[in-house]
Amino acid sequence: MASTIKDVSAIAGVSMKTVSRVLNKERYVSEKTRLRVERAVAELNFRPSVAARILAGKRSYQIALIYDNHSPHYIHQIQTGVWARCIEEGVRLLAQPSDAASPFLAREIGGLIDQTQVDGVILSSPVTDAPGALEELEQRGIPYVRISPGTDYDRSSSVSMDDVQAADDMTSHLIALGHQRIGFVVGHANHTASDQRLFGYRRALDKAGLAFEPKYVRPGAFDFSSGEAAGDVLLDLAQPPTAIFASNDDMAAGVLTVAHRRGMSVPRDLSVVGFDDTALASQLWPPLTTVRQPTRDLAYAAAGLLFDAADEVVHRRLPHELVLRASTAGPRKP
Amino acid sequence: MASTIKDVSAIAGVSMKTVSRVLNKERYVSEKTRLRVERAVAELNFRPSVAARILAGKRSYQIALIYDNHSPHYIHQIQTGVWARCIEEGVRLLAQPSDAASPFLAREIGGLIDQTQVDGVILSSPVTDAPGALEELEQRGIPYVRISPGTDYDRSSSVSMDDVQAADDMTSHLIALGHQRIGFVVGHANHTASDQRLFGYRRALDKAGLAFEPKYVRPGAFDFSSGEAAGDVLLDLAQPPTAIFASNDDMAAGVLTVAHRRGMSVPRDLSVVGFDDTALASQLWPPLTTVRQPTRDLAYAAAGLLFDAADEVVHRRLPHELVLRASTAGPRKP
DNA sequence: TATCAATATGACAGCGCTATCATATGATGT
DNA sequence: ACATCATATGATAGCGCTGTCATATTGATA
Repeated sequence: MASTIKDVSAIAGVSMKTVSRVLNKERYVSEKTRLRVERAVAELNFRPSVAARILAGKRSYQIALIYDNHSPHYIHQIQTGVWARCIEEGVRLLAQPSDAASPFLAREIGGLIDQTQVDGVILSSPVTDAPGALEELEQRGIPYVRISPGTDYDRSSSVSMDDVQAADDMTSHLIALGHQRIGFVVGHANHTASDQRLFGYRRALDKAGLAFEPKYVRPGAFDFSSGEAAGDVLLDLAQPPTAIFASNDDMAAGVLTVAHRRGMSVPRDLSVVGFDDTALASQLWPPLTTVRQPTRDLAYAAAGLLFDAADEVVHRRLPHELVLRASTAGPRKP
Repeated sequence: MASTIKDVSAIAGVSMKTVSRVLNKERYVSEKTRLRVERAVAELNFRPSVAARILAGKRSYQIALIYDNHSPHYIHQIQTGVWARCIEEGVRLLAQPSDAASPFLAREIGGLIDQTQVDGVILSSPVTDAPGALEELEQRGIPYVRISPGTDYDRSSSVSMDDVQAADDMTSHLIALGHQRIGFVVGHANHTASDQRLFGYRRALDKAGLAFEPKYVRPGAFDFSSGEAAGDVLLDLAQPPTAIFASNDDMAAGVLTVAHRRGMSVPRDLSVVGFDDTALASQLWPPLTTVRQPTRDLAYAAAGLLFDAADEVVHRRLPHELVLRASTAGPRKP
């Protein structure tokens, strides 16, 4: 059987409350007693029961991470980042997959909180914008931080990157290479980032004085096969684009596959770029020029904001980076 | 404030204990009272506090999943599978990354159990074989199930696939295509599966009467760059292999990249195969012939074994499958 | 009708902590 | 010397449940 705070207090020769004080780093414990207690804790290899702490106290030493994303790589980055910060803080992490589009989402989040009494919640996109979710958290007074929220920007603290600027940068890079006809594959309609990236693409075209042509923009869903489909349509055009910008790497991989299948050489016949810089990007052939999204760092920063828990709303914006690899070049001279 | 069992009992006009009986589906509750209680629960949207349940009872309604793997895709599959089974059971899942090679692993697992009082643990490879981990669990009498264990096969219930047979099948397939010089990239030394896949490769060669040539076997670490390194060495040989079997898809992607970089055409000049059938496999060019490892199903089955919790040791073996795509063909006629 | 087991329900202690309040000790100032 | 305050420690209640045991109610059997 695991030892309890009572065992520790007996060995250290102090009251339970004093042990509790040491565990929680409260004030008013003499150096001498603290050492005695710490020795006893070490001797018994004592770990306070989370359950008892939750029940008796106000804190639960647990936070929840709620996500809904179909990219394992993205989820992994998010989990790893939050995790790292939790370790530093000595807090447990409950990772909670969910369905942002579910009508029961708010209820599920409520249940999670009632059941586990988490101290705070981190929401990653697109759960950040799910109707009802934020209300549920606010109603319960649970602090929360959003990663890459798309709506109600001032409603809570958040961390994000500048999707508009990033897409603008990438598009401008293609234009600088000499491309005039640039295809664009939009992301999943659920994600606000999709709109923002599209907007950045348009802004770059505008700035360069290039006309925006709707036929060069195709819908996608952030997955490989929607990239393939979009690529096929774009390359079937009478005047096909000389470069295609997919809103994430998975879709860019789909475009790449379509190009290969048609016997086109990338980047000689077509430049292809993605977004995210997932592991995939560097494992494709040719390695993909893409935007590095600092996912792990965003997650780490989000957890940081949650723990700092200032009552004020704070936004942290992390820098992106263009990663230039071998999938881009100037357009072929006709 | 969330409602408590007391509120429910007041509304239903019964004792707390009776509510508790309904929640836990205990015997000896009349149909009539059960309905009354259930209505009250629904009305208040009541969720029992996990903390209080743990403290008062023997169960915690939580299990832990402990993993250490550098493939996000693999982790994701494992998490998703276990998760799905937990939902069915109404049990919370604590996902716990760890370091299988850490000398503190056992201590960390012990801490996790003392703190959270999980009802059971699922270990995924390679934590399944980490020294000390199993002792820690057994000492505390916590039921556990291992996913793809490599050692002490009869020590606990487990789920696994037949790595030896799968590697044998894949190698035999290459041989059947006409390949005689088949390179092999071994997996990470930590993972027992690495040895087993190598063994399957040798067994297939033996059966076909082909000599095992150590120079065709290169070490790897399950990651892209080790695949690249191995590929380079193999293709630099005076008599390079006509096919390369990498122990997982990431390394196969590395080999593919090396081939592309050298201007080789796959599968015309070189056949490449992987193992796992991750998303990557179908997103590469050419799409990768590989072994489909039923990761998600393994995880789901593991959780099932844990909940069925028969005291006897049970092993479940799930079938693999050869996925034939475009990265394989017969060797080029010289 | 008396007896007994099966069924149905409740009273109450206690799980392992933390919060609150009370109390003890020493240092400081007048 | 005494009041005052910061510091240090303990006694005790109670968080929201479940386990144990006692008790009430039913139906079947002798």
